[in-house]
Amino acid sequence: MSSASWVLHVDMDQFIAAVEVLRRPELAGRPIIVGGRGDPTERAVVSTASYEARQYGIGSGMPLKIAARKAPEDAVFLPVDHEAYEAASDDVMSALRVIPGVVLEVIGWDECFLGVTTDQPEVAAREAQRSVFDATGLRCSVGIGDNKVRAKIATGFGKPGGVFRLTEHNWFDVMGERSTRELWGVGAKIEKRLSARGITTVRELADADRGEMQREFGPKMGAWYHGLGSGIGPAVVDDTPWVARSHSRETTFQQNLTTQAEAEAAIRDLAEQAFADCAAEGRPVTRAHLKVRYAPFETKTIGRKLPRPTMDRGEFVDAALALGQMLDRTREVRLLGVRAEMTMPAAADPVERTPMRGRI
DNA sequence: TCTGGGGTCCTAGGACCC
DNA sequence: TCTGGGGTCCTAGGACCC
Repeated sequence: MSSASWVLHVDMDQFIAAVEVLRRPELAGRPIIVGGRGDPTERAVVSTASYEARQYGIGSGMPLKIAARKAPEDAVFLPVDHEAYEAASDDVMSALRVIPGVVLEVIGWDECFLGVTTDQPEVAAREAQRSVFDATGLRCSVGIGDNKVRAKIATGFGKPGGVFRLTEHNWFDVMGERSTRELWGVGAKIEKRLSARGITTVRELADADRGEMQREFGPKMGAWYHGLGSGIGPAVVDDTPWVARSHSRETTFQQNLTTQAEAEAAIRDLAEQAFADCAAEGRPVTRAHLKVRYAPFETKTIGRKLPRPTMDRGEFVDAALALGQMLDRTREVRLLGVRAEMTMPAAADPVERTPMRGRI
């Protein structure tokens, strides 16, 4: 019997909360909520809630103020510590990368795909879990699939600490009657547009007319969503190191900004940081973007400044400030962000892009 | 009830060229 | 004088992910 290729999706269980418990074992078993600066009276959201906290209805993306209302007395609120999570993430990826015969594609702090060739993918999955636990003391779940989409969705059924296999053989049994929203890449907006056309389940999406989907969502995305209904997606795990296309810095102000002078000071600050992030990579900056969120919580707006082949720091800050002139001065500002786009290294972009890339 | 920060990719529509 | 059809580039904005 010949071996087959499998995609494993490895996803850390309550990663950030677990890292915090590792360095403070006395917190084990308590509801832990990590987000912002750890002050639940501030404007910020939950990055991760421990399983104990989730029992109270607290979850990622929830405003800290709401979480504070739901949390029990013994709950712990902690600030986000990027460096600690990055270090833990490196340890996890290193532990997986040394498994013989695997190809590893990092897709986030706490997630990756593993390409393996075997007849017993469950054995490979357990080996990955053991490898990570032995090296870091952290637990993970593993989804097994015949492509990335199925592997990624499978992981959810394995949590916490388990393994689940999802392939073309059980796709419709497992997913057919579920909401399109459970598909990786279908958010609230797409779910609603599909539902307006009478498509609410995964099977209905699979059975939909491809041409109609393309007229609704465009040639590429229409075909992508239609295929998603059948669990179709890319199967190649690619270990080419990630090359960032841009870096940005943004801030939500605890008090809304009301004057142009305040906004300009903030933009200057953010622009210098974003430029420095690119400069640290030695990559030329080509374009500035400005993002603003007005109060009360209106949809984001992005301004852009024409690309120039290489902007120096001063030019970039000036470009960002020029975009700041476009702000509506009659409105209060609650968020500002500045993004710096970079040129790609000449040889860095041979990887075929898929709609999934960058949504991870 | 109050909604972060860091990213990527896709689409529509206008400008411009042949 | 009034007008085609196709291609490419660019920008703004939208959607999604963790």
